[in-house]
Amino acid sequence: MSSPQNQFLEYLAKNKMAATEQRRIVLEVFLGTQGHHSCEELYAHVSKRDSSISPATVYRTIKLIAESGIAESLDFGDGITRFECRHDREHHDHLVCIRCNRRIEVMEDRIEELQEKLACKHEFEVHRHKMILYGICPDCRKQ
Amino acid sequence: MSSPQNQFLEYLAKNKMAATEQRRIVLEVFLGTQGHHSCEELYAHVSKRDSSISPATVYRTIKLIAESGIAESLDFGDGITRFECRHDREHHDHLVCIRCNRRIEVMEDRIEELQEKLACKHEFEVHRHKMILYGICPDCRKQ
DNA sequence: TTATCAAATGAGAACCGATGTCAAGACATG
DNA sequence: CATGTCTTGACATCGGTTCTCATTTGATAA
Repeated sequence: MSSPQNQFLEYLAKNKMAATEQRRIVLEVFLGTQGHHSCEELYAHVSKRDSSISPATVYRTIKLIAESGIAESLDFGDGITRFECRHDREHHDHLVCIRCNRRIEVMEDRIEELQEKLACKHEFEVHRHKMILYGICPDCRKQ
Repeated sequence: MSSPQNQFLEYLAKNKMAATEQRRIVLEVFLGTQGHHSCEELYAHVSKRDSSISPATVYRTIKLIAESGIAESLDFGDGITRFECRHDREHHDHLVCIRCNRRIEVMEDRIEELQEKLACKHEFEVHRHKMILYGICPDCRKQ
């Protein structure tokens, strides 16, 4: 599999979109982060690298990065869309602590299988899914 | 189990909140609906019964109804919060068609069990969860 | 009942993440 | 290079939801 940079360039070329300096910078900054980040956070990081890049461009570009398959958008239900890197990573779901907001990534193949079966039973063709378990994390339970 | 009306009144009393005419009407209207409804839709129905009730009151009241355990808030990721009746109903998850927006309710005990186990493994105390499968429904697949 | 006061309401402003608009500037192709 | 389209930055706008605050209402005590 090619590097995320090349994957993005290929996506842009395929859709006849320009490989601008701003898009390169936003992608680099995004790849340099870990975990789940909002556009606002991403914009803060991008600004450090090039303060002339506008928030709108960050919003526009991260969407492209998601469409190209490099990022995945996440919705934890607090009204903020976050993005995480998908490149060379397994699919996973999330546990979210409703006290401290900590988010843990989890994976359970048997759940994925059952989801597929469930959809099949209803003749649904699943494109993606979202599973979030909200609760209290170990640290907060001790308090 | 008491009626939802009484359950709501008990909830209000316990929290030293007034049982106003507006709250009674919003609850009645909500109980008279089926499926998943946004505050805007609910407000439209409420208005027919009493046009002097404001949107803000509907927003405020449906939140109380959810906190009292009678309603559950749903987030399908389109920026609109919807509510469905929880009173005397089993928990269920949703299949959402990304073409026609049709939403199907589904239930799979084994997934619920696995979710519980998964949380347990991470010492998480789960309060609620959200599982939505996005895809194409049977009708849209035929087209 | 009536008086009292905290709580709830209606109206409309404010909020905020996100998107739209548009003139100016940058990129790819010939 | 020159051309024409795409992209950008700046800023306005959007839409669901929440906030503010003066007015009204409900719950409690007298």
